[in-house]
Amino acid sequence: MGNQPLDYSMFAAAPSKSFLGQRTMLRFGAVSGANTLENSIFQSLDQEENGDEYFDEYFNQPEKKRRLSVDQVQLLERSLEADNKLEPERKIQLAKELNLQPRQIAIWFQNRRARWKTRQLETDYEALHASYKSLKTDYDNLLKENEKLKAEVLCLKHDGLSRSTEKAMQNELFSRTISEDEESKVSATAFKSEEQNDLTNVDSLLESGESSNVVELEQSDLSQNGNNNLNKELLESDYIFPKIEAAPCHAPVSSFYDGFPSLEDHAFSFWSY
DNA sequence: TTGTGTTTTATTGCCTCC
DNA sequence: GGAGGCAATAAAACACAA
Repeated sequence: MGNQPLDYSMFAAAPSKSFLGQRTMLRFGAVSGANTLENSIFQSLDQEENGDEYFDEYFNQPEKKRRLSVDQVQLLERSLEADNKLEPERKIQLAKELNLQPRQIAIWFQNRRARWKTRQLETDYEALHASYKSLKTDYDNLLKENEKLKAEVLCLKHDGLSRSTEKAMQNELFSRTISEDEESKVSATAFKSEEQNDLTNVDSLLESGESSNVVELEQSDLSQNGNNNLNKELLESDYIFPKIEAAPCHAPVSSFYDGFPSLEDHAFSFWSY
């Protein structure tokens, strides 16, 4: 943990309605890593302040886990917010103030830090998930837009070729007529030259008498033209919009929902320390 | 009242630091 | 090696629906 006091207010304890007492089942002798200094101080304090009756009461009463009182928790909360690191002196002080064992103070701090960490993880996860959902929505919209534009391009391409075919057919009909009419021949040539920009390929085919090749021209226009091929490749490739996969991370598919890993699945990879 | 899920308190074992 | 922190876990206390 850093030196900065952490914001523990986000999960301030909901005080329990009923408080059963101030003593807990903490076992003096069997405490793991029992601090002899702490216990000796506390026990001497305890004997001095409460007398032998109370001291005996501790050991005679059945071991029962007791929740801390609202006031005790509030004081501990305040202390934690001020500084999440618990120095031995402060621990002794708090223990004396709250009529608890120093060990209990330490345990409370430890548990509270663990809870804070868990909830922080949940908060971070929620934020990350929200961000992911927003990005995915944007991406999906862009994908749809891209599909729409692709369809539009194909449509326009098709319309353009249809118009060319129509004109070519008109020309064919026209040239058949003028072959019978010498006078009209001049006009036909003029008409052709007018349309030459659009129909260069079609005209050359018609003039050479290969009108049936118009359809083939359409196809070759699509499949053989270098620029068209390039555009087609670009549109059909993932170059512009790489395809998104359902699972962005390497984790079992079953453990995912809406393409985002669950908190449980990735808790360890999020918190590696 | 009781079964069940959640929260809180406490223990254990391991690790790091001095 | 002792002290303290943390993760995992147990177990009591508590909340709440049926």
